[in-house]
Formats: sequence, structure tokens, C-alpha cells
Amino acid sequence: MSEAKPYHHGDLRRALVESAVAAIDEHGPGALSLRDVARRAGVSHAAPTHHFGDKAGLLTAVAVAGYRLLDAALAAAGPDFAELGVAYVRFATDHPAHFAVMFRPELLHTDDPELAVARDSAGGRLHTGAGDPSRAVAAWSLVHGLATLLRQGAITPEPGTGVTELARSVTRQLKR
Amino acid sequence: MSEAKPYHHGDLRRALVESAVAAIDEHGPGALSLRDVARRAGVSHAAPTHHFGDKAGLLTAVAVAGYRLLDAALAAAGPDFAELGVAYVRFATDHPAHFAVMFRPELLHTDDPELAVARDSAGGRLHTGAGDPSRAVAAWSLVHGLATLLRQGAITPEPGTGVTELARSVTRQLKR
DNA sequence: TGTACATCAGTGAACGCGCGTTCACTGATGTAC
DNA sequence: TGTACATCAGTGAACGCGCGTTCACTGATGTAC
Repeated sequence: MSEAKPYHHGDLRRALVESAVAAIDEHGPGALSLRDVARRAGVSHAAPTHHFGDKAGLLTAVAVAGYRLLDAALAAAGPDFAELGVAYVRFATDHPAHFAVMFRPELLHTDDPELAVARDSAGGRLHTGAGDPSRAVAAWSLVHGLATLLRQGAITPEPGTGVTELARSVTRQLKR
Repeated sequence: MSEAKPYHHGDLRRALVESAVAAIDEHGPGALSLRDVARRAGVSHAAPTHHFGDKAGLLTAVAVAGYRLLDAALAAAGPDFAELGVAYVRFATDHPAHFAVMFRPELLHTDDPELAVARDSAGGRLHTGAGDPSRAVAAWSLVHGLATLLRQGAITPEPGTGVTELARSVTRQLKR
């Protein structure tokens, strides 16, 4: 509650990731600037570089956080395929910045080991419910496409219905 | 064949759109710069502005070209839903730059009338084969998701099979 | 056939801007003794 | 309890860069008479 701003932030790394998410929500991952992130967090413009090395490092941290959130959401949804699909779509609409960054590999340090671990864990959950490979590709395509089109506003849920219902009705169109 | 470069290009507008497509293929639509496009076309850096007004104008021209290409591809595919889906996925992998720009509305002049006409024409064809609305959303999500994931390299066709076969096997997973 | 003039296409210099990154630095914290 | 020192976090000035856009301009073409 003190007015005086301490020299040491305490948890600047986390704060910078949160500022980056806010910036991406507004302007997209391609337009992210380290200086803007620093401004949002109220620190000097060189601070993000100090913590993440470079811009791709910061975006990689956002992607890792995203995969962990997705992993947790899929874990909570249980093993049923339809519920996994709904959770995937809900994750994309609830965390659009994370979702966007996760699928922009050209902006990331794709060789980051933490990233690989987080991605593989979430990816594994996604495959559990699918059945044969062809069906897995179709299922992933279906929910990924719906998530993408919703995020872009190309599709909007009908008034009175939510994302969850829409996702459920769409996953039902897949053969059992 | 003359070495001398004429002052007037003849079809610079078209050449600039093609240069833009090449640049987007390499670096993505977000990283497009007018000066780079001009360099590729061998003209002064102010020439693109002369033709398109601003950067969004150039990207809008790319998007319009993309919707017209998609429209033609869908028309050639005929009315069958599965074939429409295959054509959609093939369009995305054959013309990744166009496809990317078409789905980045924040980079475009979305109120451009030519854009609206081209988009609606292609969109209309896509809906013809679908059946009821819920199935149309599912079908679009399915092919759009597959196209997106293929373009990002998140999914790759198995060795020996092509995009067409993969698209067909995926669309088959949708209920009749 | 010739000449004047309007129109359009493309140029190149100049501007101001925000950016990523580097670097020597200072403030704060923790640990050894 | 005190003091010295190492370590880490964050600063702020400086750099060079590529960018979009503006603007007065020049080269080329077409049309009127």
C-alpha cells in the first residue's frame, strides 16, 4: 500500500508476462513491443530484455504459460472426446492472447525445452480421446478451426447461446 | 528484352500485388513493409503508396485477389460438400499468403466494397453444399482448422499421401 | 503533320517515429565471517 | 551485532535502423485543335 515504488519489483517476470498478454489482447502478437510491455508494467524499457533475453524469449514465456493453462483445462475436462473439444474451444476464447501466441511458432524460441514439455503434455491429453489417427486429425481440425474462426469474429454464437453450446453442437457433427 | 528500364512500368499495380504475395510467403502478413515490396518490384519506395494509398490498401488488394482465387477454385470443385472442402484446403496450401491475409481483418480496409463482393461470392459457394446451419459451421470449422494447422506445420500429411487425400479422409469423418 | 497542354505514373529527398539492443551504472539484497 | 563483499535487479542514455508518409518534382503519354 506504500506510495513509494521499491527498486526491486518482487515478481517482475510474472508481471511482464501479464503485461505482454494484455498488449497482445489489444494489438496481436505480431505488434508486440518490448517497450510497450515495459511501459505497462511501469518499469524501464530495458527490463524485459534483462529477464527474457529478447522479444522471442518473452513470447516464448507467454506460450509456455498458455500450454500450461490449456493442459490444466483439458485435465479438468476429463477423458471424453466431446468435452475435450469443448474445453479446447473455451480455452481459445477465454485466453485469446495465449492461444494466438501458441500458434505463431515463427515468433518463438521453438527449441526452448520448457516449451516442448508444456506443449507435449497438452498435446498428449488431446490425443487420448480421439481414437484412430484420421479421426484425431479431424477432431483437432474441427475444434481448432472453430476456435480460430470464433476468435476472428468470422463466426459468432447465435444470440442467447454461448461458446460452450456452439462447441458442443459442432463436435456432435463428427462421426462417433 | 531491352535493357533500358522504361519510366512507365505498364502493369505496376499487378506487379506490386505479386511482390507483396512473395514477401508475405517469406515473412508473413504482419511483417510486410511497403519499402520491401517496392524493392522486390524494382521501383521507388513511394510507388506502392501511389497505387494503394497505404499499406492496408495493398493488403486489401491481396485479400481481394485471394477471395477471387478461392471463388474460382470452389466453382471448379462443383456442388458436392466433400469436394468443396478439399478445394478449400488445397487453396490454403497452394496460396498460403493469400489465405493468411484473408483472415487478418485487422490489417485490411474491411469496408472496401470490392472486398465485400469477393468475400460474399466465395462465402456463398461455401454454404451451398453444407445443409443445416450447425452442419455448415462444423464443415467450415473442419476444413478451416485443417488448412490452418497444415499451413503452420502443426500437421503434415503422411509420407506418400498428399494434401488432397488427407483433406478427403478428414471430411469423411463428418456425419452425412 | 505539328504543337500545346492536361493528365497520369513514378521519383527521390526529407521528416519524424518507435523500435531492439547494448552498456556502464546504481540500488537493494543476501551471505560469510 | 557489525562489516565487507558478491550477486542480482533494474535504470537510463545512447546507438543505429527501417519504417510510413509527405511533397515538390520529372518523365511519359494521350488528346484537342
